[in-house]
Amino acid sequence: MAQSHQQARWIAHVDLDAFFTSCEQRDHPDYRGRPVVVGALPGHRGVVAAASYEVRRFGVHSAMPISEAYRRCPDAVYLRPDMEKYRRASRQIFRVLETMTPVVEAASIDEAYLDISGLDKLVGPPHKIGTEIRQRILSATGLTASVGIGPNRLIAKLGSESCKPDGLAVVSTDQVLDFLAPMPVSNLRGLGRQTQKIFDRLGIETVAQLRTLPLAVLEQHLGQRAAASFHDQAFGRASDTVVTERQRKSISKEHTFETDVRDPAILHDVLRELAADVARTARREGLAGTGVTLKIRFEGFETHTRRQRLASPTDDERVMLKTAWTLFLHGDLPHKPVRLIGVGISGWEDEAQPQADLFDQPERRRQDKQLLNTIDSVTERFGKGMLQVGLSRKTDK
DNA sequence: TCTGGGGTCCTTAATCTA
DNA sequence: TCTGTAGATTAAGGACCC
Repeated sequence: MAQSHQQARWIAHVDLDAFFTSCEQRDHPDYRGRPVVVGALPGHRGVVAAASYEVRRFGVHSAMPISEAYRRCPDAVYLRPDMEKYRRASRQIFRVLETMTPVVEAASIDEAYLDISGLDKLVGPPHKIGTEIRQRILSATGLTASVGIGPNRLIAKLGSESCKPDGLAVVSTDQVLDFLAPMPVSNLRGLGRQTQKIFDRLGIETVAQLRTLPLAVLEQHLGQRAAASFHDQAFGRASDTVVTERQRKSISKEHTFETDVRDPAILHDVLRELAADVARTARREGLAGTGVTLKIRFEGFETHTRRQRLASPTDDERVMLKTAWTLFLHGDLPHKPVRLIGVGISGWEDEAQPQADLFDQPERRRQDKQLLNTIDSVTERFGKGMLQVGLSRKTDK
């Protein structure tokens, strides 16, 4: 497809096809050729995490409420995600990619950017490199991937999207404008429901139409930053830098209840498990943060966050729990049934030292006692008769 | 229709600081 | 020293992505 492979940079975007459901179909031959949904189970709260190509024909797609998916395709196989399995497959895939070039950036569990500039001398022209990547992934994992190759990340990404599933697209610099022109603007990065409404009002459907709009007009409607981003994208201008090491900026865990919860003891128990989870991840990754965030969603999907800065960085679940619980009690939040609760940590400092031995055993007991007293005070928020379970909780996890 | 979980980045408003 | 202001920082919410 590409004639001129002499351009300065070639970026490849590798994207596995319907990754979660493909892993399941690979491991369960009886699921092959059948509609498969990975996500929440029908009858529970949740959404579709991944939809196989067979179930997409029924209009089922990721992020769709599971109740809606079930209405559209009751005969599909519904599975809970097996993240450990997907992570294993992902590690295999990245090992394969690193046999091609060391310049590999993980964009998600099933997506990567590769800087393949200069690889033509070793492997051949871009389409040869793309074919090689796809073959190596297939033989190592039994999974198919789509690969887009272009002069920058945007074109590579749109290329892989355009040839899914199981395809290869190469777009050279001189083909970029024609490649983009007929695309709906909704293909561009950073365009969600809200921005789509604005483009609808402006009567902008395709990238070619977007190009005719002066930047100043775009700025009026979208703000400077977003306007510049869409303007650049319309002309195919984007970053061509592949970053191999990316430091994560936060760790968080959250939980949505099957039915909304008023009982503070239940909320506190769940928060403790989430904090323990966050702390485990932080310790495993050697991170300690000074910002604890509580996330809470009430009935009606009303969502709030509250953040507290700590004097020193922590990776200790007890500090996280205590801080998050204090935010819950004193964060000026509505007194409504809770749909979701979550906790996160962020704000790493260079060479942050976790607090050591802050909670020796007597101190721990004092803290727990204090916590139970605090829970008592919650009765005022939620009314009496809600704390029967609260006071007999065990204090260790 | 009824909306998960784990992230990142941007905008806005309030607050701090020079 | 006081005051007004501009820029930096922070917190919260929102949009978006996979």
